[in-house]
Amino acid sequence: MSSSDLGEQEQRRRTERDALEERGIDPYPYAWDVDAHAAEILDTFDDDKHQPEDGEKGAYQVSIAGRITDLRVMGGSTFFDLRDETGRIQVYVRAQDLPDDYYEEVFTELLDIGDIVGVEGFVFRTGMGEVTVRAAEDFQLLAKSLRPMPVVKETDEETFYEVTDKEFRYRRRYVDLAVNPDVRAVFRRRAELISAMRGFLDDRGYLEVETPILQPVYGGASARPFKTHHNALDMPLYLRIADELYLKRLLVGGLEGVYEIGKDFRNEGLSRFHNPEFTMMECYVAYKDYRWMMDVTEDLVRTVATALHDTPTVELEGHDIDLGGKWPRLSFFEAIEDATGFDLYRADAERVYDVAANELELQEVTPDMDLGALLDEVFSETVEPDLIQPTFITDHPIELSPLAKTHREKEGLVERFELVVAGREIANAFSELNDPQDQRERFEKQARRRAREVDGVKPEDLIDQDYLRALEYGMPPAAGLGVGIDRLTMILTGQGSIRDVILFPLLRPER
RNA sequence: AGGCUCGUAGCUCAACUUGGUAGAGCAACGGACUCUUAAUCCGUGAGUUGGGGGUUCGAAUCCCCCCGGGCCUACCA
Repeated sequence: MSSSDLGEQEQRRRTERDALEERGIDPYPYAWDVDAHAAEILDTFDDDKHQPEDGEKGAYQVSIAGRITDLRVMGGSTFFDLRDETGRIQVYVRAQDLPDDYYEEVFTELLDIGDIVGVEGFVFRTGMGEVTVRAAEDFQLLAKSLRPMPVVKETDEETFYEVTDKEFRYRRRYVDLAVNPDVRAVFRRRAELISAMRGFLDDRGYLEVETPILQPVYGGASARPFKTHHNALDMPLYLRIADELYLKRLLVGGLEGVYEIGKDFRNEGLSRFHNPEFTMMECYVAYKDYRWMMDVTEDLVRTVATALHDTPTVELEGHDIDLGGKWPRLSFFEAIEDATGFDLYRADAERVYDVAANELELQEVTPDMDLGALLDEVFSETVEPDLIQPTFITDHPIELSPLAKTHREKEGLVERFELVVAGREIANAFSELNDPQDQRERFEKQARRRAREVDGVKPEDLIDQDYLRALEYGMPPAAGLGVGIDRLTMILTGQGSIRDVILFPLLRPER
């Protein structure tokens, strides 16, 4: 980019940078000793102990650093707002506090909103009542900003000129984070959520593990994968769509409780609930079943929600959602019957299609859909949207669940539950299928169907033979759980789009 | 992928319905001001109106195509 391509403000800031260098001032020095942050100073300042007498230095000395977000120059003195990770604090600079002609020739001439600076001095309360750091000891430029930073003005009640353009915010998340404090808060909470979840699992003695993201055969969910290639081995590889099959291999190996928090990748569309890479927690515990896992899930979600809010209740889209206590447990077919009046348990595909298309007038069903797909459609259209408070949906049809154990009592069903909150699936769990013969048959059935959907793929390529071999060595009975971290974060932070809980969501490239 | 909708100065927005020299606030620049805080006051500059084409004497405005975003639908969790 030649300088003539730059905007007026960008050119001027480059000129200022050159002028700083000519004066022997490094626009990008190496370090600054920070010993205090904005929030902590505002919190601990005590008028009785710290407020200086007229003409004296205060007793509360600090060294802070951050970005200049607003400047109020009044001749020989200036107030500016400095923002660090914890918040905003006002800084007061007087010409005589700085060496030689620094104030006149450098501070007012060569520094701008957006520059990162270090300030050392004392804390005092101004005549207007604001706790402020006076740069009495030292002031240094720490990084010159060459692009104009959006300036957000705010009072206690209102914010002005806030950067709202979604595209701008997602493409330049660094600017979004720099000027929108609420955005930082969301990602801080996301980190707290993951940390609370990890703590919960660690406390129970489960081992955190890492399994392959690059897999020769993908499995563990039904989704289209991203495909890549390893050069040295000259072999195709897939980015995992789930961790499940590797984590269960570890149960074969004798680990009795394992979990992984990591990215899965699904080559599907984008929406406010879907990003091609997303974060999943999966956990498997030997010798337990899905009923036990329901109790654990209640505990886990309540613990995480309470860690973020001090209360298990959150407000989302006008609903108060209570994540405390025990949650209703409703079987898949009961839920459909409650919502529609039709008992579809043991109904065949023809009957389900008839009810869906003619009685319920669902638009998306077609006669060629198989039983699983039809039931899934009926459920997600008639039941799911109305489940606002946390609800366990249990005992799904076997057609929808190739990795779950068949139900110990009810024919045609599996031991599975999904947790639904605010009309969305948040968690999915089963009594894990550990019968290698049953698993092989279900894989083969699924593979035949999937191979038809992808060009040039043979059914046998889609079957994870090594996983079946592992099961043949013997996997203990086990309960497994998967939780979508992004969606849980959306609920617990009140965000309406998955892009608002992912720092760098996938977008089309800029032209 | 389909439908709807949006794209104007560094940022937030107006002008579009009804075609007539593209405006405001903040930011920037020059000046005044040593307790201000959406600082204030005086002055100045800043735009390929996302890109291309068309209609018209004349297009930010009307039409078409393309690019990018948002929402909804579909695949999916």
